[in-house]
Amino acid sequence: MEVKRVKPHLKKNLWKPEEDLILKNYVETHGEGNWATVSRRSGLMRGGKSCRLRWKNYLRPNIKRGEMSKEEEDLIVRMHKLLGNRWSLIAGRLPGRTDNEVKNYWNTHLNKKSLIMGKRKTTEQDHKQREDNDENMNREKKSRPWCTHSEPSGSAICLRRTRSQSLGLEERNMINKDQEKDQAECTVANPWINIDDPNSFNCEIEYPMLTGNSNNNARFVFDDEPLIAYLDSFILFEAFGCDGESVGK
DNA sequence: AAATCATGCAACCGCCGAAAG
DNA sequence: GCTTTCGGCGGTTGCATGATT
Repeated sequence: MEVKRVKPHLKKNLWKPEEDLILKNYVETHGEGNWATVSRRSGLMRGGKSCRLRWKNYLRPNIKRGEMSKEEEDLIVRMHKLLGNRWSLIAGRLPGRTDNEVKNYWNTHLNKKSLIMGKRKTTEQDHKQREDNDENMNREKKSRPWCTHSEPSGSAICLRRTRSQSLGLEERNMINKDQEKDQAECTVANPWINIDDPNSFNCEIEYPMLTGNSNNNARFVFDDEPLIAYLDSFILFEAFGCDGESVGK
């Protein structure tokens, strides 16, 4: 006889104080993790994900609530310029703040602010520049299909990463050839940092020490403000790992 | 005082990668 | 090697609340 597993009807919407209390007590006695079990055993009619989110964003000890300080705001702006929408990474630099909070703060306060500050009439030249950028990006995509492009046109920072690991032989060869060509074209001012064209704010920074493997270089391409990219680039070690074996997400 | 609009934020959704079976 | 489950992430939605008309 077939036994059907019936999915319990899961609750949605805002958490009630009594639900918070149940979850808090459960996690404090059994520990974090295993969220699917938490939702079943605690008696909460919530999904595991919902429990995890509630704990992480609201109930966890040492959560800092209330207004962001000027220092926190500055850090968010700088980190966002450097990393883009990597909210969990940015939040990791702000003790007590959650990724959700940072994301919300950016979307409601800072994003608005930057739009106002950057507001000016779009000129013909801007349109031309944007078209050129799009064209270059498309060309780049065709010539380096292994690159991951996450940059929307006009974003403050563009971050690409090449990684030959887990790729086919043909792709690996393509990368090696391409990197050789790139390196031949670069003026190397410093073994770690190649600045292609400081006037146009394009710079490439390579981190061979991330992997210790020439086939597995992580390359970051910044299309804005090389100085900030340089000063803050150390954060990338955190962002992409530096265990000498693998480059994380 | 009531209706409408704007804003902030908590929570949900869908996707992805890793681990387990 | 395939499938399933779980955790984590960023994007998005929708509700509550305050401001404005």
